[in-house]
Amino acid sequence: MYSIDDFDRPSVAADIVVFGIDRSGSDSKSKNLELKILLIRRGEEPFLGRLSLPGGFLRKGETIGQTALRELSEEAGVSDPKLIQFGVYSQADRDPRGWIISCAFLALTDTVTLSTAEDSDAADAQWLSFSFSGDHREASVTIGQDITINYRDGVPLESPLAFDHAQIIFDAFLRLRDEAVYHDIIFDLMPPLFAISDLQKPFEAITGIHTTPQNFRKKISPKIEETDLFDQRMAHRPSKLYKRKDIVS
Amino acid sequence: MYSIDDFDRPSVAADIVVFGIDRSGSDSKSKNLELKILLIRRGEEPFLGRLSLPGGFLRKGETIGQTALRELSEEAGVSDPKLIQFGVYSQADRDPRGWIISCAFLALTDTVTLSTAEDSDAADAQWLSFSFSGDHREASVTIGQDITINYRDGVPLESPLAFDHAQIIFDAFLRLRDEAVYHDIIFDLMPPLFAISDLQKPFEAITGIHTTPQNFRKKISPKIEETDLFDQRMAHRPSKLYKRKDIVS
DNA sequence: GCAAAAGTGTTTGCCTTACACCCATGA
DNA sequence: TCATGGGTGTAAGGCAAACACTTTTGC
Repeated sequence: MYSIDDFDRPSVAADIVVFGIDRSGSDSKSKNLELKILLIRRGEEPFLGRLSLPGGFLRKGETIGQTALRELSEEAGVSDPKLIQFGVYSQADRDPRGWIISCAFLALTDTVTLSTAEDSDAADAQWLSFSFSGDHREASVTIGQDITINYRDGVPLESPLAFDHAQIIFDAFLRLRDEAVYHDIIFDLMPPLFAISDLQKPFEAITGIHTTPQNFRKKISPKIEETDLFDQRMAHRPSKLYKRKDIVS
Repeated sequence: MYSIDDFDRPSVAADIVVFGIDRSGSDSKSKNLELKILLIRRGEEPFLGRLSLPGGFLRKGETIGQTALRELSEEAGVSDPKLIQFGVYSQADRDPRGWIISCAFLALTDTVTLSTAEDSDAADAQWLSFSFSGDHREASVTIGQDITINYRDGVPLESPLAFDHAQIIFDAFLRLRDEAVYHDIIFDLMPPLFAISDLQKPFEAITGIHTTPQNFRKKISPKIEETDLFDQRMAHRPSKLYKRKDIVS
């Protein structure tokens, strides 16, 4: 019969790849609508000073999903994200501190504002622009102003980030793209009310699928409902605000 | 600084939901082409005598994927399956033996024959017919002759299987269906050479998408290459054997 | 008025669906 | 010869891409 002590046990962590859309404007007349990723500058060894994914250790009594939510709240002030578990990273040598396996999550949030700077835990968290190009064979990811990571067959050729996080981020983006193409996950990056045009730029950045605004409108129309509210203060005709349609049947 | 002993550590297991296609014939003139799932009759407590998923514990030095492959080989003689990690189950009370979390895998194999009965570890493994009906709101799964599990909003209403395996199987099938609809994973359930008609029945059983043989042929033609071999000994015109096309670009 | 983006409608072309028809084998 | 499934071709219909055109705001 199995005894709990028959096997060595690893530490188990959750690492979270958080994406959001920067909806702030460079001025009051425009919006950035850039895809952003949340990273944290490490304040301790190993990988002191490197950028890393938010994450932390599973505690007794919580599920690994609760670990992810707790760490996101503590480290970055992110609340109520959509969470998708997409991988487990368990290479024996992935963490120099010892035997630590990681459950990786994709998290989507509609707010990219960081909580107040006084929140010490979140002090080193930052939203950085994210872009992906290439295909599975040969791809590259650009993060913020300075970081570019090249991938060959899905494996990073260099790792400016901590641990195996360059790998995790790649896998996360492929999953995000899949979910955006096939499962309308784009809505989980949006606030409850949004303009149609605010959907399109993020959708294109994620999926690489480009179309005209008119045809994009037709494609998503069945999935949204209009409201009687408007997005004002733009230098052109105001756009109606829409919300996601509850039942797609 | 983190120390390996700062946190309690769970035992980590892999559980694998193995699907295969029964390609044996009731006689030499027909094929069953049924979707099957591999389950194991438990020989010990807890859940003695219940059916359960194959699986086992992560050992130091191996990845969780290697755990899955090793257990499949040991417990069921399944080799070289396609493996997809799709979930982590970590509810504190999911295993009466203690704190054990499970990484769940979907595994697809092209052979549903069990290894020799002398292989003692595999003695209680069995391939059972599997069928799914309903939608995400209200679904049911039938396994073998006797077992039916009903689900409401993706949660099992009753659990004739061990542990939370009824839940894991549900989630696995949804992932399988997704992969079949969007990513041609049907080919991972096939031997290297196959007839087109052998693809269709399994595809329909998994996806619920029905079409005529002629149109099915057209849909998958771009993804396969014909060979100069034939599937003989049927009571009708022999079918060409095809293989999967390497590059889809 | 002009620029710019919101929003509507129409035309075109492609791709899927339905189905008629022929082929090759075993019995 | 018949039954059965393998395999080819075509016509019809529906959906999506392209784009012309109108609307509504700020400047």
